[in-house]
Amino acid sequence: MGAPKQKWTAEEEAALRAGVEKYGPGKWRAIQKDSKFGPCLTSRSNVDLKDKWRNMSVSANGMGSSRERGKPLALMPPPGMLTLMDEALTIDPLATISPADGSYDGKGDGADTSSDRKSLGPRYDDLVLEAVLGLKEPYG
Amino acid sequence: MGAPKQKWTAEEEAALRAGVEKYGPGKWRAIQKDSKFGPCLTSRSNVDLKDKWRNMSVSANGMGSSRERGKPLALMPPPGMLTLMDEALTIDPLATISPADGSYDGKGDGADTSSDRKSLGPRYDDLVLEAVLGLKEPYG
DNA sequence: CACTAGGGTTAGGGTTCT
DNA sequence: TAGAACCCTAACCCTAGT
Repeated sequence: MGAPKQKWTAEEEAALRAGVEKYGPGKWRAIQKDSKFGPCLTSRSNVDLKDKWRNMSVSANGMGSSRERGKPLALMPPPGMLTLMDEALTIDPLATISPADGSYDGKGDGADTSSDRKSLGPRYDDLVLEAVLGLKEPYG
Repeated sequence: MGAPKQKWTAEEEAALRAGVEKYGPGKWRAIQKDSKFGPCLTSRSNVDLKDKWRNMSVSANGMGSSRERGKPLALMPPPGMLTLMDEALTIDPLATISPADGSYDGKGDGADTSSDRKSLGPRYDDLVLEAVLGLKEPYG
């Protein structure tokens, strides 16, 4: 009816992340009422925030147990982890997100790893978005 | 291994239609649990019901305008567009039924009920099947 | 009663098989 | 190529517990 299905935008996700970083997870109502990112989430209920955070956490976690179809899927915005990074402007859709771990290997002289699947779901840098939106403050 | 692709039988389709007429589209779980046609669908999950209904809707629809962004006609998609029968029996899956439960409040947009397209749909009569199976009651 | 946590259900895109 | 059956999962709902 009213909303066939409201997909979350990158701005909303960024706002949610910023809110969680500021108030901590579980403070959905507070996040929603925050004067800064609240306006970004006017069309979302506190329950929606909770659900979205859950989904984000899940996708950031386990994967690769479906089929033999091992999908790279190397990039994705970890919800709670990783905070500020400096060189967030040069993101490599497939090779980044190595906060302090930097355990990305993906370097085989092999050369037969050329099967680049079409990137379903354009995951561009959310950190940049957060910065642009001014959702994230340099200071605590 | 898992599932050898279980094709839908006419009984199952009829049961699904009956269920949609009673509860309205989107109430897959309720349809599946219904004491009347539920037993016909024991080997189908609620998701299966949904998928099947979608397939039926698509084939019954033919083609849509490519200009449509949203899709207002998501509701009440006549599954078996029967056109060969008498007008007396013309059933509008969701428009003319009297909900026995009265739980279905969907609004049939009723595009145009005057378009009597005598198309070439050799769709055999499903209503007969429904009646035979006793899935459909004459009156609510 | 309001909020949150968590399980359950639906909607829609994608994949596989025919 | 197209269509049917099935899979994956984000988005949404329901409700017990606090």
